[in-house]
Amino acid sequence: MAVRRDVRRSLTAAALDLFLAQGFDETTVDQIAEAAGVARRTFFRHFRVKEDAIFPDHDAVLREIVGHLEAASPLVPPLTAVTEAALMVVDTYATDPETSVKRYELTRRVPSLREHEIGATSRYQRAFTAFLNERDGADEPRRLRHEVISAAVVTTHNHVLRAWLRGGGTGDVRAELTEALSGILAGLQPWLDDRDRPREVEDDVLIVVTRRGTPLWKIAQEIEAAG
Amino acid sequence: MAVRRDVRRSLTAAALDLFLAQGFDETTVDQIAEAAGVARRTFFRHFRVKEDAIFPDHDAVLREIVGHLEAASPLVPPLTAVTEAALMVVDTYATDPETSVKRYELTRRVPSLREHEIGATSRYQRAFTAFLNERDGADEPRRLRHEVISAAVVTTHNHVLRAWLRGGGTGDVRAELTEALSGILAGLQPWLDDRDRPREVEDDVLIVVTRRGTPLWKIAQEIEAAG
DNA sequence: AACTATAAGACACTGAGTGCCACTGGAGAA
DNA sequence: TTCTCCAGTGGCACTCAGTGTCTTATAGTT
Repeated sequence: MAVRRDVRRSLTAAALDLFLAQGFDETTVDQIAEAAGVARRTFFRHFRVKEDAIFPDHDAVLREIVGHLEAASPLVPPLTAVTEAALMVVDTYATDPETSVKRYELTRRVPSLREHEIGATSRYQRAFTAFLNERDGADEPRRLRHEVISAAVVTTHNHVLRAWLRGGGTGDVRAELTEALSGILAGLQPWLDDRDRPREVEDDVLIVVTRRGTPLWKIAQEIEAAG
Repeated sequence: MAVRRDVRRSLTAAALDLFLAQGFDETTVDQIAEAAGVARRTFFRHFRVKEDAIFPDHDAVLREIVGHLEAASPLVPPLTAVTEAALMVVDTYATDPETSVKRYELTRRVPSLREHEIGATSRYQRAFTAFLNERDGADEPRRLRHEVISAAVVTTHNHVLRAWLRGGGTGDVRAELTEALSGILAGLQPWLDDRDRPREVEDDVLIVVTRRGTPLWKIAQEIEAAG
């Protein structure tokens, strides 16, 4: 198990260095495998395609995120859960800033790698949309809005992440993303809910009027807003 | 010139039929070329990669769209120009519904084709963002918002397009997209502008107070709203 | 120590994509 | 008409990504 990780890591390191030194297209999988001291076939046991070599294990992260979303309490507002999921993604990059910065340099230059990363982020986006459809209703005006919200979250994630990477990977991305997302989602939440201003509240008595079947998190949110 | 188009079209037709009949991975470029009556080498003179065979010429469409955006009058609100650009994209699909529906069937099933299409749409998105940054200012709070707006437009485009394709390509996509976009952008425009309600106007006298350097389209919009 | 599962090596094979050179048919100039 | 030019094409040959399959090594288990 420990060995497995080591092989994978050394393959990633070798690929990163070689790609940066001599270019992506100019580097063969043979060279990467040789530099890592393994057989060529072993490379393809760890990575489906050549591009995968320098990326974090997006499949694993995606599974983790789907798990987190599905495990989220119905009392948690869906947008909060999605925000947390986005933070989980950015954490993947933040744990190894140096590698992330190198990778960013490459994805900027190599179209093939850029496409690959876009594909990965679009899978996160789909997961967010599926979650929102499940928790917030899948009727037609909403499906589109959920897609837009998911796209906004992923876009914001990418924007903040790229700025951080351009800055050399210093500073607290997590905090920056938290702030950016709260700004974006605060602007978008009312639009999502079709109510432009929160209901006014009087005195100390709180009367909740709602329909049967209204999601619990929505009622919870309403009550919190009233307090 | 006419011959060139014919070869390209017959390659596309052959690829579409073969992919649908026996699968993308199971079809070789040799088979496509043979079915179209040309040499294998000729295929790669028309398409960079195998995936390109069934897609419209996104490079050409992208050039057209960038041209349209850059040629747009500064008096036109940027979001209107972007809406028009999105309509141009959807027109590409609407001109040949049958082919579009077949292609959609394939992109749903073949991951490789899906990735390819996502890459194409992301290029449109980038073009929109670049245009908004140029016309509406590229200061930091805005850059992010422009990215989010572009993502929203592309997402809406894809949503409406896919619904249309699932319905067999019947009906007026253009009209549907126009409506959906106006709905989405109407909700997002105030958020983009940081003003939540239009200024109130009195009587017949219109006094415009603005800063030097305010984009003309913004002033025009304000005046129109006041009329 | 024997057993088993899992990772890794070895090797052959298919097929995508590229470079290069030769060919052809049609448009335009002499 | 004849010559010239050239964009589009055909035909190889070649590299290399990715896969199937069988064999070997190693680590953990009993």
